[in-house]
Amino acid sequence: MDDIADALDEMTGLVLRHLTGREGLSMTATACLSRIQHEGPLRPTALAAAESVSQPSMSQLIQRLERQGLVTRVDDPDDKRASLVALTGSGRALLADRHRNRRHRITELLATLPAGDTATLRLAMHAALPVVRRLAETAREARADTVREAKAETAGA
Amino acid sequence: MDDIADALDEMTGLVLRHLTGREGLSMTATACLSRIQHEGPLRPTALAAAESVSQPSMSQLIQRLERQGLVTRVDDPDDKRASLVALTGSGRALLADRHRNRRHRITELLATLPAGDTATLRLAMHAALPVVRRLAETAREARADTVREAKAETAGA
DNA sequence: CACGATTACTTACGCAGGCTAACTATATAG
DNA sequence: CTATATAGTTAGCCTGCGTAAGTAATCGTG
Repeated sequence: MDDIADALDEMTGLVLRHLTGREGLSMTATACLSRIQHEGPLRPTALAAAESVSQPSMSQLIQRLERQGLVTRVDDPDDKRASLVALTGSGRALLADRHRNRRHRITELLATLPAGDTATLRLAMHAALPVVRRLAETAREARADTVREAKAETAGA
Repeated sequence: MDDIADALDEMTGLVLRHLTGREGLSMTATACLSRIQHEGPLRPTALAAAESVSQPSMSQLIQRLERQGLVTRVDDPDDKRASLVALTGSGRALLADRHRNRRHRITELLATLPAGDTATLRLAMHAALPVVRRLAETAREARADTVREAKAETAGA
């Protein structure tokens, strides 16, 4: 299975470093924004867990996004400790924009390839993506378990 | 081609955020170290260009790596302005170590999948990787050209 | 119902890693 | 021999991540 691990590793590095400009948004920021777009307003804690970053990091990220006018916070009516992070209009617009640019960039690059390569890549990605999705979900759960165990130990000690 | 762009995008995010622990080395650091391992001692400028990072950023990265004892610098005998960055023994060791751990991690995760999925993923990755390599190379060259043009303009103005 | 524990989140601080602008030192062209 | 170009570094700024320690609200239990 080493070959798969290596291939995933290398491909991720290549795509990240050479194929995707981040256009002012970190990956975590983008992931949060699109998660909110898909799932509706979410709590900071939920976002932190979903993106596997610490709660304070998420807190800061939200503050930056707020400063940029991309999200707003709404008090959770059910729990005065909590808040919900929602997209603003410009947030939604930026997301759409970014998506368009990103596609454009990769589409341009793909146009430089022979048609066969494009077809190959399409097939390969369609096959690989669902599998990787499952892998990532498994990994996320495992990680959450680890954190839970660590907490339990700390509490016990 | 949008579907391909989206798939690359999503997969990269998933792998990066959930599948790969970075074990103390940033992606750029890892890329540099393994590049040096493959190609031998290199100049800071060459590394910066290869990894699409500014020269000062690379300079700092090299300093950090030096502090950690992973690389050493050798004066270039042909050009007293320049230096060559070489791997130390611990650098080589760390690289090997990291490689092993990374493989282990993904291998463990792959073991949770049905065998069919693993086979699918292997085929897909073997098909996709060379194409992505070519894409990345094209993108890197295009970027280098852009930089060159910008410089020429600045010089002309 | 009151008070300790838990939960949701923020603040404070430190480090990595990226950038640009401005510097030094060497090399090379005219 | 001077002017310019090139290789690197330094300085200063920002994001983005982490941990430790705080505040405020909620829950659970005697």
